[in-house]
Amino acid sequence: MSPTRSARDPETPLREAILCEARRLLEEEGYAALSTRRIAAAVGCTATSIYLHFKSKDTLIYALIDEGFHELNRRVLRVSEGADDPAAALRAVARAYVDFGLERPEYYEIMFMLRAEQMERYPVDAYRRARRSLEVFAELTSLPVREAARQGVTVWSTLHGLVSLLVAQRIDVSLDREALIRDTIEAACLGASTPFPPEPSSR
Amino acid sequence: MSPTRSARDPETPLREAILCEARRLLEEEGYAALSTRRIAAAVGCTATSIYLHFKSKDTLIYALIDEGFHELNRRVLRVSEGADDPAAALRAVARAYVDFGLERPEYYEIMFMLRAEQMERYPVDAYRRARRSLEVFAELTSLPVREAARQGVTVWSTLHGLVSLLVAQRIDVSLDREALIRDTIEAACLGASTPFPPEPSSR
DNA sequence: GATCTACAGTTTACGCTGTCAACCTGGAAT
DNA sequence: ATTCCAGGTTGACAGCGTAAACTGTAGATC
Repeated sequence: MSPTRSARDPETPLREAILCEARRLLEEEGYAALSTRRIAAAVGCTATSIYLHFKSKDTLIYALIDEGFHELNRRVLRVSEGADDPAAALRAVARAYVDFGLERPEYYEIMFMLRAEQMERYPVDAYRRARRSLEVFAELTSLPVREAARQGVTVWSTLHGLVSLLVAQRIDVSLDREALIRDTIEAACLGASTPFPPEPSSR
Repeated sequence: MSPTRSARDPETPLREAILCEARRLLEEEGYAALSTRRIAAAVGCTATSIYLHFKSKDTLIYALIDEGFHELNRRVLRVSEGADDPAAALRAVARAYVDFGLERPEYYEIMFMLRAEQMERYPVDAYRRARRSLEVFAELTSLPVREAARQGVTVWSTLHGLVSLLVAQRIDVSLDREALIRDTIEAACLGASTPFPPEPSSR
């Protein structure tokens, strides 16, 4: 039986080759090196051919972002399942998040560090779905649902701050990197376990 | 007496006009809109004339980054001096930092969110000098010097995580923004006041 | 006063970018 | 046999940073 591929089948060979080369370029030479012409030259087609398979360059990057989230989700869910108690799980998840960012800085950059102008057309719900693993930060706090969402974001943003400053090389290299990571993870987890941050009485 | 201006005098009128227009473009249309040709068109010179006053486009941006740090330093040092005790000062400084980022997102972006490839030629010590206000995070922790530096960075990175995610519009808008800011500042300050994070005994 | 020099600006050009419109081409469906 | 069309190509456009060569002008020197 012939493979009844529709025209929109995302598994078209050229499409796959383009994605593959884009991935290689991102990983080996960074986001700045990702140009349609470079990709085209490497896969042996013209730059405009890319637009037969991706609506725009941004759309192509979104595909890479999705791949990044797949890996992040995989890592995070794995360690969160293997942990004994919620506190240990939160610590492990935090570590997995940081490790992902440091081991895959180029993915981390396009996933979390690009300004929104360029992201605008990324379908919001798709992004929410992609970021699924970020929700475990909320789930692992010991708080009622409403506060948990906020607390989860607080934990996430703490870790993101560390990772993005490291990735962007803004942190003094003379500092003990591993200790810094440990401290920050501790700080993030500490915040998540203090049930009710004192609300400012009135103001 | 004629103003004995050397050729390298940074106060040359065109140079000032270029900087002024660059500032306007950054503030009103964002970093992406900053192009030598647009600046040149607005000030009535050619794009290449900019290179008579700035070594490169990056150098021009560094000048804007310096301006951003001037304002951040001003804000931070002001509130840190007006506070009663170190704990209150830390809280106030944290708030000032966050407010700066949210009120001046375009400056915040070029100061802290640009990847390092483009920053490489920014003289390291100049950057360190510019970031002077970040050191108050370390000074306001109740720790011996060695740990203080690390703890200061931890506080900073926590705040930076929040600000950069807000600036990049990565945070669910349904969350109570003000509460999130409060939570994160609390978490950052809490971390700074717990003297000795338990070192992992051995490993 | 004529000449040299230094500087501030321009013109032109190069190679790069994302993307669009028009064209071509081989194979399947009618 | 003819038509249709998905999937490619060519060529172009407007924009980018920036290097090289040129021009005009003000000041100092002979």
